[in-house]
Amino acid sequence: MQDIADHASVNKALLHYYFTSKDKLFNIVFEQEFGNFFSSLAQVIASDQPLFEKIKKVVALDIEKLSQFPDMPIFVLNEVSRNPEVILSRLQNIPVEMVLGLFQQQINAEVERGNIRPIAAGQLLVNIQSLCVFPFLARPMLRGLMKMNEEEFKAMIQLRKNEVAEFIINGIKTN
Amino acid sequence: MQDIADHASVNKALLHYYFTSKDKLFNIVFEQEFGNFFSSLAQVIASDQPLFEKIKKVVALDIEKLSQFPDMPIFVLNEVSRNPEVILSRLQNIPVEMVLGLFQQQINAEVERGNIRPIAAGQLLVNIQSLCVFPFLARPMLRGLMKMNEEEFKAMIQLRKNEVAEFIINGIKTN
DNA sequence: GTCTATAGGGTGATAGAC
DNA sequence: GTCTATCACCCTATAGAC
Repeated sequence: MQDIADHASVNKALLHYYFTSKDKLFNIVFEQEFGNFFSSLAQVIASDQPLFEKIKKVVALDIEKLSQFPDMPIFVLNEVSRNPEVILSRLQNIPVEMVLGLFQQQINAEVERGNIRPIAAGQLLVNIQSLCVFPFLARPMLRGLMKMNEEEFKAMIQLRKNEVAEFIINGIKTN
Repeated sequence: MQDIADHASVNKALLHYYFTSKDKLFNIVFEQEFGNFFSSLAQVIASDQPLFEKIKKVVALDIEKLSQFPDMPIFVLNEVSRNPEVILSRLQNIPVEMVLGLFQQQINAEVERGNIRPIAAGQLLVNIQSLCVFPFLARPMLRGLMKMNEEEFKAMIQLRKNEVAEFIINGIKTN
């Protein structure tokens, strides 16, 4: 609260005047940060597009949003791991099973056409999110290991934007 | 310190008797958790094996170690993001440039033979680590979203152990 | 609305009895 | 070695002046 007050150039007491408690302030920030991230993702995945187009769109959407808020993933995952129950209640609205079911149908159709190898929808989505989100989670470590400044990190991410979708599509394509 | 003392069924004072300060205790735990993880990884990557074999070995090593300490990634990344300088000093020993350089040579050789598409060594390593580490980082969220218990999560990881290496190799192979 | 002052509770660390 | 008691500090939250 002190840090936030300092950054806002106001007094700690004023934060409590506006937000009542640290907990309520946190929830407001969390909702904003986390926000409709999942919804917009689910929307693309459930949409009516060819599989490869869909993968490209999800990757582009992911990297675009994450580039705007590079610290969001570690903030969110951290909070979820510290307090799983609270978060889960927020996710009840998202029809995960339905979205996964639809996506699996689309995958199965492509498999039958001989275009891709069989894969579970959940595994493919985890793969996509892994490749998009992990670099942001590991940003401080990557920057340290590869001696990158913020500019170079952003450049690497932009390179990935182009490469990751191709990597995923190749990963599931039949040879 | 209170939580640790409780778990250890001893008094807080005793922790200070043995570890002097919270900071020193933390460092000991961190070194143990983090430990030779990077070293053993670098060893495999710098080793003298065919590229595809190497990828399979790294994935197997990763998932094996992470399965033993599923909370390690979020703990480590969290600490690195809170305090990058401290961690970086620990990683000075690892000859990142050399390992990356060797790996890039091996990749380039396979590209010239027409076996794989061109890719930067760093990007490939990030891809591998993404696919291996992210599911553990997102474990609480995945468990919530996909309504998995710990057993089902472990089963999913075991499935990935077999699939991720193939996914990566297909991702870089020429068609 | 915005501030200062302070209550109330928790935390890291130490002193000192046993 | 292991404990209790306690100090000094910091943090959330509130009371009350302006």
